[in-house]
Amino acid sequence: MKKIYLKDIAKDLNVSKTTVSLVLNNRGNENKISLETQKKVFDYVKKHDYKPNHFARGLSRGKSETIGLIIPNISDVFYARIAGCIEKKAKEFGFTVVFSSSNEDPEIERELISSMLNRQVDGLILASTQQNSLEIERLKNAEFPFVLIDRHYPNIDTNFVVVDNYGGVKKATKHLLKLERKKIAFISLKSELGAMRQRLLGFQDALLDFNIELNRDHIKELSFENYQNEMLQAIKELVQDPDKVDAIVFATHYLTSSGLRQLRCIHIDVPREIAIVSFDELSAFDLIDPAITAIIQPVEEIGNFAVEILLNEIEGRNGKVRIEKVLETELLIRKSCGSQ
Amino acid sequence: MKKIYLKDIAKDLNVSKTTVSLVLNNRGNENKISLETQKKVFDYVKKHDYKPNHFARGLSRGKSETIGLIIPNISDVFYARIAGCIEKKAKEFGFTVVFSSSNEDPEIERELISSMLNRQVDGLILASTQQNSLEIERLKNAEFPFVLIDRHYPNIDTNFVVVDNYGGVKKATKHLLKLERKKIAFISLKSELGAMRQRLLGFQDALLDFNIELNRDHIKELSFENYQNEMLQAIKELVQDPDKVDAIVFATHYLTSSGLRQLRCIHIDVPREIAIVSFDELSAFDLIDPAITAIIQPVEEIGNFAVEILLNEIEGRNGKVRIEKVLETELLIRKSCGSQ
DNA sequence: CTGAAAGCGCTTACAG
DNA sequence: CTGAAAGCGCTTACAG
Repeated sequence: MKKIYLKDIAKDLNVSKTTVSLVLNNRGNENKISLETQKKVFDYVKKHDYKPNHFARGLSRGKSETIGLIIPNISDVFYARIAGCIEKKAKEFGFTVVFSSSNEDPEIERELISSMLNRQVDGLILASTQQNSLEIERLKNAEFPFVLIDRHYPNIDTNFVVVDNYGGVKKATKHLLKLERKKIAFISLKSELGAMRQRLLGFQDALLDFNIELNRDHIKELSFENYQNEMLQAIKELVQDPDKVDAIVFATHYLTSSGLRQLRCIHIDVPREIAIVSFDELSAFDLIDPAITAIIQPVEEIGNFAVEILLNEIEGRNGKVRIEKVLETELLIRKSCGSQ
Repeated sequence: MKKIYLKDIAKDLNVSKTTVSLVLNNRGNENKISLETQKKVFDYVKKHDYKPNHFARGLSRGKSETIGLIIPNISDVFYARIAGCIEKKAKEFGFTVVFSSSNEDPEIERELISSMLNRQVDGLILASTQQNSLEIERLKNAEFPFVLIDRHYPNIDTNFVVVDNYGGVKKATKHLLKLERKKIAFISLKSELGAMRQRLLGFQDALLDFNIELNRDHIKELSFENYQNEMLQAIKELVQDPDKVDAIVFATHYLTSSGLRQLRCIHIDVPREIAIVSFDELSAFDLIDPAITAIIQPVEEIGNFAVEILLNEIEGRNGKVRIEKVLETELLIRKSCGSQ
């Protein structure tokens, strides 16, 4: 496994490094290098499994065929699936992806952006904490290629691929309303994330559309760090409320799981006493009794669009146009809302 | 966001690039650079948010503070969780991780290894397809730091962190046997993966220990690509078998989900008619009715050990010693096996 | 304590 | 068609 370098190839083949390099970068024809020489080079490279040193290449070209992916947390199934799609799609175009998790921490996110730039990634895909406007503005001003996914900055004009959170929850809430559930609660996270705001809005507007007055006590916002513990309290309050709720919309898949656990604990019959809907899916939701009605996000589309837009941007094919995608969710109706 | 380089700092501070570089690499004291100068440099760097060009640094040092992670599939929760742990642990030590998925394809895996080496990763963590002995031998002979996780090569002496697959399934099977289930089936993948072989062995030996004769028809090995469709057939056969089974051990979490779906389809009562155990956990397994008894893998430990061992190896702290970790699984008993 | 200079392994104008 | 040479932005012996 002796390392082999460009100069070795050149020497062995009696040509210059330039020639070898040109050939390997598929600029042989353009430089009128004889097909014979080209073949020699390619054969040699294949035989000895030569790969140019990535650092040297990157250093001299200022490019890396790498895209950076920054997400809140790779362990979360949702982001893991997106990462998988992005990786797959990127690979199709010969790009590698390096990922890092920000843990929803804006400080870490800033670090990561800077470190990725530093690693000379050609572009960035970012599921941002939404608390780094300055950085985003900078990237934009520097005309650095990037696309936001899952969360965007409404006040900054950028490429993004998000989901219609508002519409998704609205649709789901209306589904409940049509099933005669009138006292619907909404359990979400204490968070300024646009997605969370939008989901709440969707919830509220659905009620409005049905002329149902919003009961503030029926909106529970738990802390991200401690939602497991706060869930019990929240559920209890909802159940004991004089204006007893008959349905709950959960704003994320893990809130759904957690909430359902608590409902079970206190022996609430789902969906008879309380119907539930989950924003986002978990792979065993269909196996739970009752199977969970869920708002499904188009994970693959998010990943694929993000890569496509980014690569176009990198190659300058988007021009000055920003690409904004708002993808529709799908309401997958199962059993957890009961029926009429 | 104008780019700033070492030479800019040197010029602005009226020192040489050497000095700046030395200071930034924390070799200031060792080189007796005045604290004053050091402070100047650090302040400047902080203020201008300078980061050395990663490629240049890597090229001249031949190191990258990066570890490569190759796994079958980042979208699989199990590997996503491991990736999360590895990332977190690596970060503690100032290492970045770049990951890629092999899709269980040895060819792709080979590509990835080679491309990672090329990217000058300082070490590799590998959940291998187990079909690349040659590559592994090479890495070993080249004394390149790496550790295998989840799957290892029994015939090659390497660092590894795996789980006691044999023991895990044996324990689970015995649990069923003690609950008087005598006709136990095993549904696994058609695969040469050591982990799968070990799980099967564990199953067989548990039966042996209870003097129960193995019924070959009760072992179903589905193809990885098409298990969803083959599952229905397999389940039907098991149910219709004259020697009707009363329990099933599933070799992976997705087989469990898939199998349970089919059992439901044909209205089998779990656990009354058929008890089930899952190798590996899914986050909603406790919410399913009956909650699924599962063999739990110590995900965090796998990730943490892998990083620790690798970093020690990178810094040459392991000496010539191979570190082999076989971690115990835990049988999490829930409802899906019924009770006496 | 500090600086000039070589070197890491590529790519790429430029000259022939 | 091909080669010598500069340059990418660092690190690091070496000399002072």
